[in-house]
Amino acid sequence: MDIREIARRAKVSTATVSRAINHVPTVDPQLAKRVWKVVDELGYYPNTQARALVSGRSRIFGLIVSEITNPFFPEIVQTFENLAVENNYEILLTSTVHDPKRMESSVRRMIERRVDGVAILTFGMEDTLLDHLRFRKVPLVFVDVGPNAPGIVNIRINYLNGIRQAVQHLAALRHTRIAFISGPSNLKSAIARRAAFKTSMTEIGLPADLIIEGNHQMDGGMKALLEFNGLSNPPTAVLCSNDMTAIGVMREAYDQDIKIPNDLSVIGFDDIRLAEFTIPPLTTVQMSQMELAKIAFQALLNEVQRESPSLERSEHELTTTLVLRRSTGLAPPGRHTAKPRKGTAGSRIP
Amino acid sequence: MDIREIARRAKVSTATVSRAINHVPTVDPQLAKRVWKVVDELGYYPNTQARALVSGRSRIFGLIVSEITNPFFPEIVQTFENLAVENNYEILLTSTVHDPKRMESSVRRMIERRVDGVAILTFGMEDTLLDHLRFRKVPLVFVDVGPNAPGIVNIRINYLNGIRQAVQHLAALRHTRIAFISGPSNLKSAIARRAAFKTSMTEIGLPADLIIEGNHQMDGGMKALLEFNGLSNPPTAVLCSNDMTAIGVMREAYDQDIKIPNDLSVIGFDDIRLAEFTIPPLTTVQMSQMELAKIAFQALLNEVQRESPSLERSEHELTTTLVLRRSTGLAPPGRHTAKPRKGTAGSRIP
DNA sequence: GGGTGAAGAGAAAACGTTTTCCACCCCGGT
DNA sequence: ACCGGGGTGGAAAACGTTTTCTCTTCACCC
Repeated sequence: MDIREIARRAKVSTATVSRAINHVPTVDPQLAKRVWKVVDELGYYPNTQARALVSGRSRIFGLIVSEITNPFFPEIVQTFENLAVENNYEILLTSTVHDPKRMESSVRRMIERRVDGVAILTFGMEDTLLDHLRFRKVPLVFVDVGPNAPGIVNIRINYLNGIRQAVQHLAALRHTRIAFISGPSNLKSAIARRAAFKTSMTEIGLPADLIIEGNHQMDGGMKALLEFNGLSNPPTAVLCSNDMTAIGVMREAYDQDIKIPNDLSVIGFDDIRLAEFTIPPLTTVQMSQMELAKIAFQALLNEVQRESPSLERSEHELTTTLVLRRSTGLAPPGRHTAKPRKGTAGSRIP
Repeated sequence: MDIREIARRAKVSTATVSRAINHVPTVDPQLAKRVWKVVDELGYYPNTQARALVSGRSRIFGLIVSEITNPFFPEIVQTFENLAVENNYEILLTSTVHDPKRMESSVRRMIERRVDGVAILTFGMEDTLLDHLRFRKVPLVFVDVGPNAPGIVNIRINYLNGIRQAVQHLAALRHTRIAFISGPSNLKSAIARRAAFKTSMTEIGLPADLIIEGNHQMDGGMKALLEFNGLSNPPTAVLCSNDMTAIGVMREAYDQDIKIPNDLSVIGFDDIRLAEFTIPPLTTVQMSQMELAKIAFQALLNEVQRESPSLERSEHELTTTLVLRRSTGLAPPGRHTAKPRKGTAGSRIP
C-alpha cells in the first residue's frame, strides 16, 4: 500500500496525495478530504525512508549518552523523547559505556542513518570522529566539552555555583575536614567538578587535600569511604562527584555502623530522582536533567530550522544549586574539628 | 558523496561498488580492493534510507517500554542495544509512560519507520493497535501479555517460582502476617505477581488478606506502609510487587523509626542493580533483565531471519528466584505472631 | 575450431516519496 | 474578443541504493 494506491482510489495524482498529506495550502479542500478519507480507510502510513531520501531530512536526532544505566540519564532520555514526538522527530539513542570503540560505532551509525543533528552528553569526543560529523555539517550540541567552533553549540554547566553552596553549607555546620570523591579523571565534567571543589575550599581558607578518585559508581564510593576511614584523621564530611557515589558511601557507612548525618555528613551531585528516597534522604547539588534535555533539544531544533549555518556560536548556561535534605548535620565534636558552640552535634538541619 | 562518486573514482559501475561494499563473493578481489580504497579515502558511508527503501528491510527494531525512568528498564535497553550493534541493527526506543495516547503514537512511529520487528515490554496493548502491526506482518515479541496468535512470540515469566520462595522464606522466619503491596491493577504483570502471592500464601495455609494496591513507584510504597501501620494488627513482613515500592517502604520505615529487618522484613521484586545498595541491602526476587533482553532480541532476530512466517507460536520462559540480602529477619515476638523459640528476633539471616 | 558454460561486470529497473515544471482553467482587464 | 495572470493539479524527474537482467570474456571440452 503506497501513495500510488491512494492516488488511484482517490482518483488524483500522487502529487496531490503528497500535498494533501503534508497540508500544503494550495490543494482544494474538497480533494484533500477525498484523499484523507482513503488514507484513513486503508490505514496508510507514509514510508519515512522514501521521504527522507528525497527531502534530505531524516527527522532523526542522535542522542549519545555515556551510560543509560546511570540514573542520571533516563530522565534526560525521557524528556528528550517527549520533545521529539511533539516535533515529529525520532531519536537514535546510543550509550557509549565509556568505550572509544563504541563511541566510534555510535558516530558511524548516526551518519549512516543521516541524523539531522546530534546531542552529545558525554565526556568529549575524539577529534577525528568529530571531524566526520563536522564534515557532513551535522549540527552538534555538546555539554561543556565542545570545541570552540562555528556551528557547534555548547551548554556550559556552572558547577561552581552549586558546589560552592555545598562547601559553604558544610563549613557553616563546623566541618573543617571536608573530603571529595571525584569521578574518573578522564571525564571532563568530573574534572570540572573537582576544580570547583578546590576553588570553593580555597576561597574559605580550607585545605582541599582530601581527594580520592572514584568512578561515579556506587562501589567507587564504598571504596573511597573505606580509604578515608583508614586515615589517622578522617574527614567529617564528604562531597561526592555524583549521587551514585554518595549512595555508595552511605551504604558503606551503614556497613561500618557510621551514622549519617551524626557521624558523617555526605553530599551528592546531580539530584537524581532517587536522591529523595535514600536513607537518609540525600542533600545534593541539583543539575536539572529536564532543563538540560530541553536546552539541548531546543538548540538542535534551532540549528536545523535555520537554513543558513549559524555564524555566531551560541552558548547556553545551566546553573547548579544545592538542595538540602537530611544527609548533612553539625560536625561531630572532637577529632580535631572546631568545637561547636551550641546545638546538638548531628542534629538535623532545619 | 554517493555511490556514483565512488564508482566514478574507482572506475567501475555502481553495481560493482554495491557488491564490493556488501562483500558479495563474486566480485574480483582486485576490484574490491580498489573500491574499498576509494571508500576509505572519501569516508563514504552508505545511505541507509536508500538501502532500506530498495531492500525493504530497515534494520531497525522497535523497543517499547513502559517507563525508561524505572531503573528496571535501562538495563534492558543497554543489553538490547549491545545486541543490536553486534547485529547491525538500530533500535527505536519509545517509552509509553502508561499513556494510551503515547502507546498509539509509538506504534505509529514504528510503522512509519518500517521497523523489522517490535519488542513490547509493557502491559499489553489495545487490540486495534495490535492489528495495525499484525496487518503489516511485523514480527512481535511480548512478555506475558501477547495474544495467542501465530507469528507472535511470547516470553512467559514464571512469577510463582520466585514469589513462592519469598513467601516461604518469610514463613520460615516465623512471619505469619505477611502483606503484599501490588502494582497498579491495570498492569497484567502486576496482576500475575499478586496472584502468585495469593497462591503461595494459600499453599501454606496463611491468609492472603493484607493486600494494598501501590503504583510501582516509591511513593506508593510509602503510602502503603503508612496504611498497614494504621491497622490494629500490622504485618511483620511485606512483599512488594517491585523494588521501587520496596525502596519506598524502607524509606517510610526510616521516617517512622521502624527498624529493618528487626521490626519489619521487606522483600522486593525485580532485583534492579540498586537493590544491592539500599539500606539495608534488599532481599528481592530476581528477574534477570539481561536474560529478558537477550531472549527478546534473539526471538526478534529469529523471526526476521526466517523468511516463511512461523507457524508454530514459539514460547520462551524466564524464571524468577529469590536472592537473599539483609532486609529480612526473624519475626519480632508478640503482636499475635507465633513466638520464636530460639535466636534473637530480628537477627540477620546467615 | 566451434560450441557450451561459467564467471564477472555493467546497464537499467525498481523502491516510495517530494518537488519542479508545465498545462490547464478561469478570471479580470484592455 | 483577446491577452495576462493567478491558482490548481498532473507528469515526470530526482533522491541513493540494490538487484535483475544482459553482455562480454574466457576456459574447457568434444
